Amino acid sequence: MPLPDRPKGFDDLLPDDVPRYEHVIGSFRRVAEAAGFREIRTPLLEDLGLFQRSLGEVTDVVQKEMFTVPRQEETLALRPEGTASVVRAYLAASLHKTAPFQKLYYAGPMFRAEQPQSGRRRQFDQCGVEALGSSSPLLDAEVMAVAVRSFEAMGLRNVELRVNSIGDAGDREVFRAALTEHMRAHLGARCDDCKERFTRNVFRMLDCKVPGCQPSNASAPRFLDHLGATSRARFDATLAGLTALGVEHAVDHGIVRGFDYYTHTVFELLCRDVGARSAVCGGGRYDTLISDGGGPELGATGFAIGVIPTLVALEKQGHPKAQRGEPGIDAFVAAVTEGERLPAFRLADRLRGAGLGADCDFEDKKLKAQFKQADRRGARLVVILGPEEVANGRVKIRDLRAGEDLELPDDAALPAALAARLCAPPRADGS
RNA sequence: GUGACUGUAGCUCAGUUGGUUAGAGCACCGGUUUGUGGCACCGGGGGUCGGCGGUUCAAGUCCGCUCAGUCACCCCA
Repeated sequence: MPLPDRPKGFDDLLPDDVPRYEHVIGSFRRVAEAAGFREIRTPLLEDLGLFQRSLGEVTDVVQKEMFTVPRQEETLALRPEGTASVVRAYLAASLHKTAPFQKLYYAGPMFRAEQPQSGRRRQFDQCGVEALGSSSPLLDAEVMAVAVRSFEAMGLRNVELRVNSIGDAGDREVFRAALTEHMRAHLGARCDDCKERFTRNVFRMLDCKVPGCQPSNASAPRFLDHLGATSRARFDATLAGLTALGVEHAVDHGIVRGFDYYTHTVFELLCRDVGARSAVCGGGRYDTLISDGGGPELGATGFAIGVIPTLVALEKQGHPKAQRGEPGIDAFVAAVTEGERLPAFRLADRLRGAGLGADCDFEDKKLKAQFKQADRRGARLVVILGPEEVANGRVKIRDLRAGEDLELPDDAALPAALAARLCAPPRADGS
């Protein structure tokens, strides 16, 4: 009987796939830790209300993309993003009282019940940072720099940073009024989706890609022109921070984030070379989320990297680390006849004890097939145990790289001798 | 939720106006080498042609339905 299919949009990562993910997440992790961020791990399930309040009731993610889990009195939800949980954990641990300034990072799976397509799955990994407890504009610059440097560390080229400011709540209302007025006047010329967006979320009209909508976007009022003096000064200070760090950036009036919690700085990292959706990272400041959650008036800023879109981009650029690979072992212990199975089994274990990656045959393969297996597994050494070797207390070794054979006594020093040989260059003849 | 496209071996695909036992490359197993990998040559196993129904003397091929996948839109890291 066949087992059920895996759910739509959920992937199996086979051993050949895992190193690619490790490359992206590992690169990010090293950059974040170097900048003083420490890892936090929060539950994959949270109370549904956490996301409804943090992301905004009317967002698509909350309205139709949540995986919910009814459980007695409460309704839990698989997290669709990372920020809400980090803020909840920060408050739950009273960090705002004991050590209000925290630089945290996370990496892990998120879930959204979307229609899967290239670079978008229902379970997907995100890695990101959250710097909580400070409103410093320099922190926005630092967070953006960490994002940019993470992609540099991964080896992804053609990444561009686009920055904008959406001000505080007051600025946003002023701007919303101005934008609504402008768009109402041009509504007839807009696409059907934009007519929908006009009532749902006017700001979204700004990043519509339909050609016919471009003229009325170009003439539209700009967020930056409607910022109050302090908001404007904040933004300038952030840009100055980026310049000080030598981080290239472009102001983009069309950057509008999807969640309600954003304030002031918002940004995206785009990678040309990627198709439909080119964003590999997005983030911004969220100065009211901590106080909305019952905490003090403390600012915060952060970003999240989409691991899958990043992998898609790396693959398109032909990055070697984006290819599939097999890690492999150091040594393979081959048994010539059935009688050496158990000795080979034991020897492999002894080699492991000396820190070598070692394995032996479990499929009753013939010697030739065991060699083939050793080669495929990336083993440099094949240790051969046959009736003669076992009788004499010796082993034969074949160095697959160097292509030479030797024989050694099977004593306590054997594992160390093999380990030493692994360190030597493949060509052992010249010395 | 909307639209387009694609389902043939483990993988990538071919299959001519419907016409005998459905093919190739890679991978796998074996042999050439009765205790030595990679390369080469030879051989072998492996397919309900996504599923159901219809047209026909005859369907992988044509028609309908269905399922699955992919890509794009909406939305969004």
